[in-house]
Amino acid sequence: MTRSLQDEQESVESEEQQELHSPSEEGGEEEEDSLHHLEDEEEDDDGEEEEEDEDGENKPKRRGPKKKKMTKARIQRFKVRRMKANARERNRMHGLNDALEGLRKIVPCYSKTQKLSKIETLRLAKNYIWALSEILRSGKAPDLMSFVQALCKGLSQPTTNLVAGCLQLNPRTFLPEQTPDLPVHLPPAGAATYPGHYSYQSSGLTAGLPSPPYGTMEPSHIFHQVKGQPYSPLEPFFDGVLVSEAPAFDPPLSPPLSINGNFSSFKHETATAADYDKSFSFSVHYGGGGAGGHPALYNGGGSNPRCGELQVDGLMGFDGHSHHERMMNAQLNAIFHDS
DNA sequence: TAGGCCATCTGGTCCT
DNA sequence: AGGACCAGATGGCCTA
Repeated sequence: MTRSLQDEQESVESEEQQELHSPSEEGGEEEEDSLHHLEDEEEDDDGEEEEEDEDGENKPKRRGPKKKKMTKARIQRFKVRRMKANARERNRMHGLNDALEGLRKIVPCYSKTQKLSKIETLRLAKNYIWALSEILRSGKAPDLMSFVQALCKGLSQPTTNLVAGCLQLNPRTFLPEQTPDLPVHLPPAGAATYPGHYSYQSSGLTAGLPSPPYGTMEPSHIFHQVKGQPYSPLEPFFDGVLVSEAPAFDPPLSPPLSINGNFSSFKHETATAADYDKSFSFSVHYGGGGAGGHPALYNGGGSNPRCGELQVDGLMGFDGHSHHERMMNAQLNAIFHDS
């Protein structure tokens, strides 16, 4: 697909007067167009005519300062320079995408099959960072509901569903008090204001992004495209309150995420035994039957690991842990287990 | 078919 | 001069 720079340069040398193969399948025609344009100029230069040749009748007359004469050598240099620049730009974007892919793996809800878009990855990462910072800052573990709400702030409805599914939460549970204008209740009293709060919520839009679904927690957004699904172990907690009003559920958007979100995807898709050993684990325990069907707040010593405990192991990244990351993980682990 | 997402090309700007 | 970065344009692919 992508030809190397060397190939491109070779082609320039060998195909001087021929149509150049495009460095990529997609941009090929454009490049050829520009090269043809150059060749037109070349004809002008080489030929007796100035700018007004036959083609000049059809093409709008070029304005502005007259361009330098394009000698063959100059054209060649331009071609080579342009192709080198294109190759660099491709590499640069690939690097950017690689970094983004790395971010996808760190952020909750990683799935190879259901990739978050770039913009959603960035938003989720931002929310994730903020939520973790808030945990570290306050030294308290939020209830999972708030945590997920914070994660989903400003995300599109499909991503919200995905995140909720990843964390074994029924998105319906965001519904009760959550309106587009209400802040998440992750921060305890006196906590720092969620940085994305203002830009995301009041308008229902993410700043600078025109698409309506962004930035809202509207039930219609959350519940859109969710149909009948035996969901999570938590589901029973919410059924009594919300089922009558909410549409049924779709399965999680990304199949590998059905158990423990990206943690399961880690286990199923990317984990080696060593990786798994390295993976960090902390648990959020749900006490069953919170008041009014609301999930109980996290309590450090969930008594029934089967029905009440929600494993969130792997909320941190699961591969390539640096020492620092593991230290952070340990801290978080302590927070989630001690608070 | 429209809209979202993406990869790529391209020209401009800034910096070394 | 050349590289990095950026934003606009373009076209392909996919999905609702």
